Amino acid sequence: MPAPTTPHRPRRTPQRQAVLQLLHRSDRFRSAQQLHLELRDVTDERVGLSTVYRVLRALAKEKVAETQRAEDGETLYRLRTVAGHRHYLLCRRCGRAVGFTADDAERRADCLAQQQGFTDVTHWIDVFGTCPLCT
Amino acid sequence: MPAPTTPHRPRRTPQRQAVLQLLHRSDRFRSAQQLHLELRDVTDERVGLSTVYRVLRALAKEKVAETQRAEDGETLYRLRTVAGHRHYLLCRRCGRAVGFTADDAERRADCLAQQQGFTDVTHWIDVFGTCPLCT
DNA sequence: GTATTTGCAAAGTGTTTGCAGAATA
DNA sequence: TATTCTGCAAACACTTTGCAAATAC
Repeated sequence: MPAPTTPHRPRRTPQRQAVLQLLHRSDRFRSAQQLHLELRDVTDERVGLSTVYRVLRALAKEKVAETQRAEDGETLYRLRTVAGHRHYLLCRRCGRAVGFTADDAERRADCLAQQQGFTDVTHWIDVFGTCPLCT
Repeated sequence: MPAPTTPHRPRRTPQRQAVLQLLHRSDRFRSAQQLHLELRDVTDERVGLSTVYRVLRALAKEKVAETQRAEDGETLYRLRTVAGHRHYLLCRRCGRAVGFTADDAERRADCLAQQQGFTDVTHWIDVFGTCPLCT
């Protein structure tokens, strides 16, 4: 068995703080690259791109941030607001997100999966559009 | 306005034929890279990877093949069986697909999108699992 | 004969990783 | 001081593209 890695409380580095601060500024879903660019405006010291990726990945693992796939597969991030699993209607241009639940679709999918004997089932229900402000 | 490119009937090249033949052998969703590898077994002459990509892209555009996103974002292909829009319960290991419809979820999503004033709405409903044969 | 298609190598994305030096606790 | 974190460059995986030679029609 793999040695149980000691869990581990993240350090308060200026870079991590900067990313958090930036995430706090908007509830839109943004990509790592986008956030990396925006960081130049917020912080004087520039934060490396790989650090942005690492911080975001960590935040998502800590459940501080939530992730969403963009239409092209890019991973988008924002601070987590509510607990539990949500789905979003996402503006493909600005990242504005409108949450919704799809309980019956999920139930149906899980039921189908169970009938078919599939295990470790996960589902992705994403809706993309262009929001009124971006049209 | 852009000059309307003359449409254009694909030529019957051995490479295209080989890809088609390989697609006919299974109704599982497979990636371009996977198909490229399998082609070595089916055909003596090897088909270039970029040709496989190009042929698959063309087949999808012609609606001869249908595509599906894998869990990791890779694009998967198979021959199209039924017309219309379908969703799949997909085995993440072997590409086996069980189709299902999600009309009410789609209706609900479209309704929400309309309420919110979103346009050009598209949705992705994918379910991934491990099928009994792959467990 | 002409336009399409192929193969290769190179370029392009988004993302991860190895490593040495910097910084936190 | 010991461990984590950062930045950079390089590596990665998937996909697309430029171009000259090959090929279908």
